[in-house]
Amino acid sequence: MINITLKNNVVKQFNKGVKVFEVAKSIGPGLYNDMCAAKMDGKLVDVQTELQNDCRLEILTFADKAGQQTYWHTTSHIMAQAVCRLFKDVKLAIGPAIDEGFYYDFDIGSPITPQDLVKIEEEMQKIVKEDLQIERYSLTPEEAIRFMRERNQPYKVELIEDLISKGATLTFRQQGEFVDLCGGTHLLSTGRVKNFKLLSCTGAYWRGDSKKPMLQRIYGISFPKKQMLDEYLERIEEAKKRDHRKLGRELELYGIFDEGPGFPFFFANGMVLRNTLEEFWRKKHKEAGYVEIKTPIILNKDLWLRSGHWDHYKNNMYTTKIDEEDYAIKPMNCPGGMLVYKSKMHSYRDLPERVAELGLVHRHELSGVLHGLMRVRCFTQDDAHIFMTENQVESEIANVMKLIDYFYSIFGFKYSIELSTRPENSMGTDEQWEKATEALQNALVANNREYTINEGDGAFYGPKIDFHLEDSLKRTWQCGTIQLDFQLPERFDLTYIGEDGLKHRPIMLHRVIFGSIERFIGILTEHFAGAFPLWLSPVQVIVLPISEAFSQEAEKIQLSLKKLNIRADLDTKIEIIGYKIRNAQIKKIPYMLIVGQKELDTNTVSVRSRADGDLGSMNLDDFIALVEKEIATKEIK
RNA sequence: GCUGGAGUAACUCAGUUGGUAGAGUACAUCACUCGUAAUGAUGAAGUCGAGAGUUCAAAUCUCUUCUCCAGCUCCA
Repeated sequence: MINITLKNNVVKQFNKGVKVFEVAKSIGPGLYNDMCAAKMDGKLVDVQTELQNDCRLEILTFADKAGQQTYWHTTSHIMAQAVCRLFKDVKLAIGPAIDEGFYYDFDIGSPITPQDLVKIEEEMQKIVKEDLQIERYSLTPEEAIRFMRERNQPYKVELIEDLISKGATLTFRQQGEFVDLCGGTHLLSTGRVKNFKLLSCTGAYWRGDSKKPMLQRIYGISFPKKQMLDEYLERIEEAKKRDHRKLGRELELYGIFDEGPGFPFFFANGMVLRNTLEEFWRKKHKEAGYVEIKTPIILNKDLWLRSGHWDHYKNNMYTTKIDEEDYAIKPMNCPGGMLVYKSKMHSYRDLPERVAELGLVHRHELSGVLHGLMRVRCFTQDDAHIFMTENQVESEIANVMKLIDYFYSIFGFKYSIELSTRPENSMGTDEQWEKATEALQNALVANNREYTINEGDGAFYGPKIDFHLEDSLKRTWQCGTIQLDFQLPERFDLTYIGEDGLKHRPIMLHRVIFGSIERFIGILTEHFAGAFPLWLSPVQVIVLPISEAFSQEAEKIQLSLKKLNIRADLDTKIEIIGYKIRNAQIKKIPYMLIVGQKELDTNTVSVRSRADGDLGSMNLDDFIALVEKEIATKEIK
């Protein structure tokens, strides 16, 4: 007999070898029906696991993250089984659960079409109905390789060879006629997957390597309750309404035309956003001890050779010839910044020097990656280079992190941090990279920041701390970044005169906060679903006369608001008030002022808020005070 | 760049087996002069992404190309 400690420290006795699902069954039908996986002494196991010793056991359901992942992963196996039944000679790759749902990669010769998805779903329905037990067994390395070779599964053979080299056990799963190599956790049987939906079919490279063959990937999602699936699908639909590409057109923020793929045009409303953001940015940077410069967009080849961009970044650069000489359009602002630094002598007394530049850069991004304002070919970085002594590094990094915190908190953003380390094609010595990476890591630890490490994703000149923001569909985009650079000061022979009267090499930090104004506006748009806080709203107030008779009075009100720098519009269209309100509401204008006989008589305006509806009437000065306060506090409503 | 899907009026979309185009919104004109999310009527608007081919005839079939969408790879 063994003692199993359950939740709430209840101890129950079972025969040795009892399976997890049998324990769950003994506790009650509710838990048994809902179980997805389990934790045995804190370690994730699946519900088939035989318990051999005393242990602490926690049954996980779909409500637990790990249970959810098990549920989705099992669904991916069911999908793979269906695909194998429907197509000939399917070569299986991998089929993991992801943050939301799952995918499976196949090599099926021919492409999978959306119509195929329907057929696959039907076949999956059958497999669920068959309620096949999911059995687990292990094979020796030789058996495993032979097994997959016989079945003509080269990708599985490759995976097995990898597992063997790592000394891992080779676990297989069988459900009916379908067998897959898989070490993850699984549900008890295929019948436990209740509601699923295949979402899309795309291509994906084997092992994420663009030099390797492209496989067909199917994404899907599943839930134990139909309502959950419906809610999920509805949420996706809702999220699409927040898409900045859709809102960007509806709110007349920006446009991108066939005449310039990846090169956005900013319309009047978008320019208000830009200018407001930049104005705010300038104010805060001035306060934080930055100065601002501007460097040219086109500079000659010598500069880019010297900076290393010509050798490491040329594929992404637009080049041109001027008077038979090679020039490049800047993809980054730093080399220009180097020249500014070098243009005079610097004393240790001047350091740290914080030099900012709203710099317009151009990069030739691959056509397939362009995405509204999020990924473009020309964008403005809110760049700054900080030149400092070695012992200023940590406090400067901390300052930048604080500034990023401040900016993001103004917009109510949540973000995740990544530390990106040395990439393959990079400059400098191992020692320099270690030193720089350590400095960034120390700053993160000293400031109690949670972060993940993104191996090999640094810039070619140095490691970086990246700040990622989410869009409406929870795709994350890198915005802020802090990059330590030991290369450029070296290459440009930057110096400052120390206390000792001798030349020393400054350390340089690149950093951006918005990342790019364009991407940031995209993120902002999705974050607020186009209903920007008052201080950012392209139009802050619209005056709506009830009828033509009040147009003049309305115009007077508009003018008095404009005089106070409140962005006020006027709708003198000859339409019923409901129509004008509807239009203003669709344009997401924060305040509407309704002007008619009643207001004229009482010398007031009727105020309607985008968010809260009719606020009743008040006199104009009170309304102005309300608006000015909301603008000043940058309130998010 | 790769894989798949899609391009029809400013926007959202119909358009049967090939017979050269429609709806709603928006826009314009007129009437109504209106009280918190859509008043009515009329009108203008399209080389059917571009180029080539097949055909008596192409939005529709074939090829090439451009752009967009999803994902991969890459990135602020």
